[in-house]
Amino acid sequence: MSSRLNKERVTISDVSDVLGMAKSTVSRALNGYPDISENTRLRVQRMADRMGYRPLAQAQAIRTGRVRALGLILQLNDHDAHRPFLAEFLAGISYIASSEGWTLTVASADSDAATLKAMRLLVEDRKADGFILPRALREDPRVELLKELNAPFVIFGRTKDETGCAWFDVAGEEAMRQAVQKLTELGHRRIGFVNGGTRYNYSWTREEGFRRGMAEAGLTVDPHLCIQDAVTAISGAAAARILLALSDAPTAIIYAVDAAALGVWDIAKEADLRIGRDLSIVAYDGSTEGAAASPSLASFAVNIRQAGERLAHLLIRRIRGEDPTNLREIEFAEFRPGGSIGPAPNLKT
Amino acid sequence: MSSRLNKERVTISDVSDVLGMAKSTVSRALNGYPDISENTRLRVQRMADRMGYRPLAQAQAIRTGRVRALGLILQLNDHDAHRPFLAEFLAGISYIASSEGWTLTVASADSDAATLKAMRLLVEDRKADGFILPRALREDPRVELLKELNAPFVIFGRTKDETGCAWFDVAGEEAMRQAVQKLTELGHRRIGFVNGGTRYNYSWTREEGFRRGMAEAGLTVDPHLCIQDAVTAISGAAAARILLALSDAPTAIIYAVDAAALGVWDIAKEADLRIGRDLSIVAYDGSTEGAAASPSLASFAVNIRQAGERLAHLLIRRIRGEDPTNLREIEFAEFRPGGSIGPAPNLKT
DNA sequence: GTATTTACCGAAATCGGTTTCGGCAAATAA
DNA sequence: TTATTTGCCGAAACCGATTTCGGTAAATAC
Repeated sequence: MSSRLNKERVTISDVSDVLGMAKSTVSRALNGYPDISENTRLRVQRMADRMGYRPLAQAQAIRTGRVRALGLILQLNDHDAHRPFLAEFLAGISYIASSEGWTLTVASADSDAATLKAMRLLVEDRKADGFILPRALREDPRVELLKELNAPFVIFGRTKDETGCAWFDVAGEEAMRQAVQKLTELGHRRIGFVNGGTRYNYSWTREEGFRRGMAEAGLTVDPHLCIQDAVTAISGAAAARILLALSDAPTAIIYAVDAAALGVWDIAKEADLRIGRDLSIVAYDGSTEGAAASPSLASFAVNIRQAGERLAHLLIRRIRGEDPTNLREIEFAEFRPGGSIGPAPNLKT
Repeated sequence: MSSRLNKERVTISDVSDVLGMAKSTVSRALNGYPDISENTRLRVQRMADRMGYRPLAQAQAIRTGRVRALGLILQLNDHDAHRPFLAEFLAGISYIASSEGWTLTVASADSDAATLKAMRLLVEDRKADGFILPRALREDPRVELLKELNAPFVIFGRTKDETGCAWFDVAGEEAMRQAVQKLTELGHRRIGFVNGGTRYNYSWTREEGFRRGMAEAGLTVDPHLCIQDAVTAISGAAAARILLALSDAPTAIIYAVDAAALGVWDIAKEADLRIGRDLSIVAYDGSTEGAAASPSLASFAVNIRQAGERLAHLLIRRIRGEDPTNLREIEFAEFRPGGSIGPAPNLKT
């Protein structure tokens, strides 16, 4: 009867046979077609459950085009500040995916172009029904492509143009605003800001938050104290060196990225500065490296696992056809205190 | 003619129509059946290439049971020493996978049992044709399950019983042997060994290498200088504390795991020991944290990306039916010097 | 020259589902 | 009461492949 392939597995025909119905009826009952009476729908549903029937995704796919798989492309040429978080991110995504009966298809690429090609392939070969797009760029070519391919997606982060986009993001602007607030409450008035890569959208929102915070504190932003594109310890250190060489150097620096902020620790050693006393540092990410540094880096921690979970949820709903404008969520970063901040030096007589 | 689903995609019927043949002929020609003449095989092959025909994996799958997908389960309750390497590992796997027209299906689990369940699900739902098993345990329940399910797999690392197993591993035994050699050449005679978790097979091979190295140097292994199950900075520090409290403390310690070795840095600060002068440390993994420490940690670096690539290759061949005994490869770790080793203290008058 | 292989290929069944189409019975409209 | 709609379901086509089965033509055996 059933081939060697099909050991144990119960098929839709098994169900329809037991019920004495046509398998088309079973299919429509399970898929909620309106021309099935509530009565038989229940009967079918129960029997299917009882028999442990699970439709085979790829058998459905050759008709429906959908395999219940989420797609994720890892782009590795980017700065690797987030690599340590990858495990948690994947855990979040795949946890939700599997609890909904979906799977996660992962591919990797080493350039923007390769990412686009990989996505196109996964769509054409129906290995993924939609994509989670990590690290939103301010203007993101992935979004263009997926719109063109008519493939669902959810962005981790926001883009400049949000039309047609579903997303989940962490409010970096609010974190940076609070960072300024915390520092000004400690007496700091000259506050530097070292931003991340300008191609990423988060840099724009975090800078906006920094500016808002400064405005709320009645401070004006000195352009000399703002530096862009620091995402590694090297570039973060370089930025610190520039800021500290100024005639009226800042007493505190806010970094948009933990990894960059950690570059200051080397500089401090060189310049014989005590971090947290002579110079305060606040950053963003909540990395374990920051927590392990001494003094520990005060930072706004992001729950990456939760982000993965939310994104998976949103993408599944998007694939099921929900309107993207209803699929937007924002979460807040949690301040994690650290020894890297302290009162402004001039206050300590 | 073709449905809306099937925009652009060229199917086997398209090819057979153009050639004026039956699609069964095209199928057999492309799959190398013996009852197709070399002539028509070539004709079909060329036309298929010219038309850009790519068989739809899940359409094949409902007949063949295979979707050209590699499976990987991430188990997150384990010590996270390897998490930073995950990105590279995935990159290696998916690079080879996609260049062979395969994809990677990732799931996660938080316990051994959950891992087994996840694997079973992926096999039953045909979301993966085989698995890469990271972090080989000495006796690995995943191997039992997969043999029972008759599902192909490749192990990253070895297990106690290798029958029926394909694997790729890095020769930790050779690295540890060399570690001893390097230290004895620097005059060290009392050498401690702090091993990783005993459930992992690598701990056994690395200890074996340590013992071999000691034997080759004509030294006997003092059981008091061997400590097991240190895979984190905390437990690594605890081990160091024990060893350094001995009446004749070792002048050098070999760690089986970088992450554990880094625990020594804290201890050294406490005890006012200069690492690389008063106490030499060598470890294994080649982590970035080790390289970033000061002094930097001498370590045997593993090329994780390459490991991913090799494993993907091996698994694909395994799924295609090759004998597992022909699918075993070993690679060597590369020594990365660091300031954490130096001459034995008693030599420096 | 006929009978029997052999090589090669087409037709059709199959995999596990979805979706279209049509038909019957009951309910409503006329 | 008859005509028409509506609700519900079965039969069959279909999705894109693989695989089985059988048949024709050429090659070999007799």
